Amino acid sequence: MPELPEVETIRRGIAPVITGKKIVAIHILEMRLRRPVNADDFVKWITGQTITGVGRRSKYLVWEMDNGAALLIHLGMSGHLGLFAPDTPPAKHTHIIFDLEDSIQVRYRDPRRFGVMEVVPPGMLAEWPSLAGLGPEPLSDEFTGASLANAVQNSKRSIKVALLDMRVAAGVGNIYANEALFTAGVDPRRLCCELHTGDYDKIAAAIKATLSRAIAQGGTTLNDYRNALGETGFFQLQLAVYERDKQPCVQCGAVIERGVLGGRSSYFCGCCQR
DNA sequence: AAACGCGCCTGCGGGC
DNA sequence: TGCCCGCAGGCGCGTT
Repeated sequence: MPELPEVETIRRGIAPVITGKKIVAIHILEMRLRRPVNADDFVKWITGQTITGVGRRSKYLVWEMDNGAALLIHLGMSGHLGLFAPDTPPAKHTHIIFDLEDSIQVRYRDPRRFGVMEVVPPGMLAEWPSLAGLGPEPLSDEFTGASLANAVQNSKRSIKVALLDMRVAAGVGNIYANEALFTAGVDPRRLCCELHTGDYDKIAAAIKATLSRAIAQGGTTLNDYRNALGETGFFQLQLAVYERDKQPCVQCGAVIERGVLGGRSSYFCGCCQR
């Protein structure tokens, strides 16, 4: 479900509400996420702490605690994180509930359980394995056409597969890889090693522009994505290629094609993307 | 070592 | 109506 723009939208929704609030209790209803939830660590490091900030790294939300511990939340394919009144009944597949002071409740729901929820003890965030291997944030200044080229230009993978590698561009997922390559005018099947400097400049710029536009629209709601308040995003109305196979290209009218790269659906205009 | 593909889960929509 | 299949926003692991 959520790629960088959706996670960022959720972050912006919950941060002003939960920052400065104390975590009164945590209810773990289901421990079998992608990795088993460590309930002992929640009790030891998170319960009773005050949240001092909510950050994001790639598709991870990072809740910072006043004791220096952190909580990492990854929403996988179907994860939701939302604010609720405590007296409303939890939806099916609600796995973890945080009771904060002032009757604020944050609920984590994840039907497919591909998400991750893990506690980072104080002082260990910098070297934490889940984050250590991530590449540059695509919206940061260190992510450029030159840095992207440097990372992948010797690779024999297709550019689309490379963009989905979190070591290359942390937070780009299947929707935005497809959309950015359309904006850049680059065929997703092209191999990294056959692209030129100008292509990488266009791709990096297109990634930044696409992610920024999507954040401004509150993310993409294909089926069930909702922000922290339960509202949909609107970027699905601006998708040029994703899930638009057999439909006319918004730019040239040619038929959008679908293929499979790295086991993931890829959508492109064979006319606009070379 | 890079590159590929499979598996983890539940739910939904389409075809029969 | 209902069953079966393919597919879904992600990622880690094993194999080649």
